Amino acid sequence: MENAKDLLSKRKEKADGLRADGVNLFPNGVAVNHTIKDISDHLQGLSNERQEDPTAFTVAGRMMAINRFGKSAFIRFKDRTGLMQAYVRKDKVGEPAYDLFKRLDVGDFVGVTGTLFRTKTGEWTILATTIELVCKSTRPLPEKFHGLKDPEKRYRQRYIDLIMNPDVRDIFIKRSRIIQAMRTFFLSRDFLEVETPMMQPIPGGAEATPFRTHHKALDMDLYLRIAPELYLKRLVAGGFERVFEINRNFRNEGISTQHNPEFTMVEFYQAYATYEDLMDLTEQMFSQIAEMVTGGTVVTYQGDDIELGGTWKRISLFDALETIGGVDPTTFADKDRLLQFAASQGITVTKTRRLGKVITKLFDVLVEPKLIQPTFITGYPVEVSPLSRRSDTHPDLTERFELFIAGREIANGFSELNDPEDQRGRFLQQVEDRNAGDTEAHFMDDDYIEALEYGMPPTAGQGIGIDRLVMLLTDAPSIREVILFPHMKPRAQASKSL
RNA sequence: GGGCCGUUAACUCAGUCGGUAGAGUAUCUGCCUUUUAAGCAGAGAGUCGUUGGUUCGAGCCCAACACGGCCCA
Repeated sequence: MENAKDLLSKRKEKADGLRADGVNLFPNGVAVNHTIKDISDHLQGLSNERQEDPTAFTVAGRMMAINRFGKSAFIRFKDRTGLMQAYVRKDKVGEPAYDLFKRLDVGDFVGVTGTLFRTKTGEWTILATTIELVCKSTRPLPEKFHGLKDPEKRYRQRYIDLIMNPDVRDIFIKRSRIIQAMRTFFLSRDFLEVETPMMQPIPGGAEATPFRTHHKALDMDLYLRIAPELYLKRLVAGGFERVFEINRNFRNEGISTQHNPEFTMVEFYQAYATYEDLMDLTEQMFSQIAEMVTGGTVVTYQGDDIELGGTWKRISLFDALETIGGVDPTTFADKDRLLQFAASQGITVTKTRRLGKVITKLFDVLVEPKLIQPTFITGYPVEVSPLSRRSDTHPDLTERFELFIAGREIANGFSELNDPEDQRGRFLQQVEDRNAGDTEAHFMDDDYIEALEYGMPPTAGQGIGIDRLVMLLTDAPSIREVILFPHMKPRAQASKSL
C-alpha cells in the first residue's frame, strides 16, 4: 500500500488481518480422517474409465502451490504420505469460506474435505466442499521451481530443505529404514539391543581424540565416548552372549565429506564366533539390508555399480599392498627401505611412529581408493590392533578385518582379545605411545582388564559406520547429506532479527 | 592447517572495459470457474557477506576477516 514493505512484513500483516477478523490462525484438534495415500490407494481400485468418485475424504497438508482464477483455484498440498491436488470453487465451498481461502498463502496448512474427480488432463483431484486454515505460515517458502539449493541454508535450516526437496526427504526415510532393517537382522539372530554410557571416565575402544566434559556433582571430568566397545565386551563377560548397540560416537577431529564430529555406529559382539564368521554375517547383512531398502543387491554409488550380494573378496593387508597397491614385497623385509618408500609416498615418518602404522598408512594411500567392490582386508599387525586377538599361526598379526566399499572403510571387525595379560601388555604399549606424543593412543583401562580376568568367552565383534552405509545406499556424496543436522559454525550476527 | 571456488531481492541466478543494480519465480493491484513452472496488464522490492584500501567514481580491482562448498594434510 503505502511504502515498500518486504515480503515478511507483508505476510505478517496479512496474518494479523486474518486474526483481527476473528480467524484462528493456529487451531487445535483438527479432524484429519485420511492421508493422501489413503486416497491414492482408493483410486487404485477404480477402473480407468471412471471420471469421478463420490467417496468423501478429509485430509490436511501444507499448500505448495496455488493457481488462482478469480472464483476458483487449484491448490497442491502435501502431507507425510504424498502430494495431492484440490480444486476449490466459490460455488462449492460457499462465499465466506472462499473469501477466507483467498487470503491464504503458499506454505499455509489447510484441511480439505471433498469428493474426487478427474481434470481435463486426467489428474485425480479433490473437489473441495470445505476448506479451512489449519496453520498459518508467516514466512515465504523458497521459489517452487528451483527450490532451495544453497547448501549452507539447506543444512542450517534443514526443515526448509525437507519441505522443498523430496529427494532429501527420501534419503532420511531410507536412513530410518536401513537402521530398522539392521535392527531386524540382529534381533532375528537373537542379539540383545543395549545402551552403554555415552559419557565415559576413560574413553576407549578406538584411536581418536575425545571431547571432554565435566560432571559438577561428582566433580569429575568425563569424555564423550569415541566407541562403546569396552562396555559391550563387559556385557559379553556378563553373560549377554550376543549384543548390539546402534548409537552415536563423538570424535574431536576435522569435518569433511566423510567425517562429522558425531556419527552413528552399530557395534555388535557374538560369543563363540570368529572374525571369519563375522565376514560371512556381514555379507548376509548387507545384501539383506540392500534388498529391503532398495529392492536389489546392486547399488550405484557416484557412477560405480557395486554388487553387495554373494561373497566378497578377502585379501590380506600385505597381499593387497603388493597386488593392488603395486608395492614390491621385498620392501617390507627391510625396515629402512620401508620407511624410505613410505616417505616417498608422502607419508610422515617419525622416529616414534610404529611400523604397523606406517604400513596401514601406505595402505590408505595406495590401496583403499581402489577398493570399489566390497573387499575384506585381513591380517592387520598387532601393534595397530590393540584389542584384537592374535593369529594362532602368525602371532604378530591379528584375526581382524576391515571392510572397504567404494574406496572407503565401512566396517572393522575382529576376534576379540580375551587374554587379560596380553591385553594389559597391549594397553601398556599404547600408554607408552601416548607418553611419546600420540594423543590418539588408547588409555589403560584396569577395570576392563579385570572384567577379562573374570573371563570373557571367545568372541568376535564388529563396528559398522551407519552414516557411510547410508551414503552408499542413497548415493550421497557427502556425510552431511545423510545427517539431518550436520555441525556448522554459528553465523556471526547474520541472523538479522527479521 | 593449506589450495581453489562461492557469498548480489524471499528463492534461483545474470551483471561486459570500474561509471550509481537486472531477470525469472515469489509478493502486491486488476481481470480470469479445469490449472500443471497457468495466462494477461500494471506495481513495489537491494547494507551487492563484513571491514578497510586504491580510484573523481567499486557489485567489479587489492587486503584482511566471516561463513559455506570442493580438494589436500
